[in-house]
Amino acid sequence: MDKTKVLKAIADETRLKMLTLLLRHNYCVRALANELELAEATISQHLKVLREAGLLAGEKRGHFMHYDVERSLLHELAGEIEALASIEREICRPEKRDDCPAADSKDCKKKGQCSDTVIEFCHGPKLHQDRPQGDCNRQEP
Amino acid sequence: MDKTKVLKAIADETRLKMLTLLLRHNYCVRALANELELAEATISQHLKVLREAGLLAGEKRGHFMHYDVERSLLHELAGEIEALASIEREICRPEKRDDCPAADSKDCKKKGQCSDTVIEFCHGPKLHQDRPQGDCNRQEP
DNA sequence: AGTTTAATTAGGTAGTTGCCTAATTAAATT
DNA sequence: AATTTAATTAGGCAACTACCTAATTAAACT
Repeated sequence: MDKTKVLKAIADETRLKMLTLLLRHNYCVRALANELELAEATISQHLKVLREAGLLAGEKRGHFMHYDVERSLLHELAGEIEALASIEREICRPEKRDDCPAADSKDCKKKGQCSDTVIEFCHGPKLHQDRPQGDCNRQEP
Repeated sequence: MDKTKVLKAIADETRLKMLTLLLRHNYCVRALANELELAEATISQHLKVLREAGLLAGEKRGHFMHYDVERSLLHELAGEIEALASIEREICRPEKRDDCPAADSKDCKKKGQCSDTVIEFCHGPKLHQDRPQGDCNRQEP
């Protein structure tokens, strides 16, 4: 699943309305256009966005297109957002990371204690003149 | 919660990365800019989008801004998408809707049986000449 | 009070999006 | 075979977005 693509697809008022309509009933393009007061071509383009995100499976039956919403993808997306929300805060432990120039977490505690190298590691290189003075804010409060 | 606003906010690769970084640690703007190889101003603007969607609570501590991710809003969003996915298909019962011109669901079953009025109700008015011939596709297969 | 500096805002540009009308395609009926 | 018609694609336009550099703001340290 292309998470960003799916999110972009539903991050639009019109497409969200279309989805909720299609979850309840079949609609032909003209019925959707009528319901949402938009041109048929506009609806067709929105359907394309939803289809290419994997949210709709289309099938032609008789004269009309019948679109089915891929509920499973929506469930999957909900799961991914839930997983994101469940990411836990990590305590910064310089001694556990060999790429951190601080010897241990004590080097990271109070303002003024950080060496220039540690500060540059935590805050990135200053663009202009010299290093900033300040505490490393990558750690827990 | 402004659902569309929150979705738009996270429907962006860069902002999604920023969120995952901020869920684990505090970062100052320059550290984020450094990590994501973007200008500080760009990061600041992305932070604004996330903040205005309600996803970040910012607080100035010493020299640096400390942003906290509103995990509760992410949970809420996941719930809303889950709810969307759980919308059930409804069977079209014209006799239950006084705005539907079909007498009962039999009027809606087979191709050719729909009157012009019912077709117009289901598919919307045809833009040009006359009515289409065809089955109503607003009902269950 | 003056200086430093993290963060934001202003201003500008290229690329994208959402809408329209008009033209085209493809399938079903006559 | 010719016609009808649902849906899509093409082309065009205004509004928005993501990025940049430069200017500004506001807070903290001399």
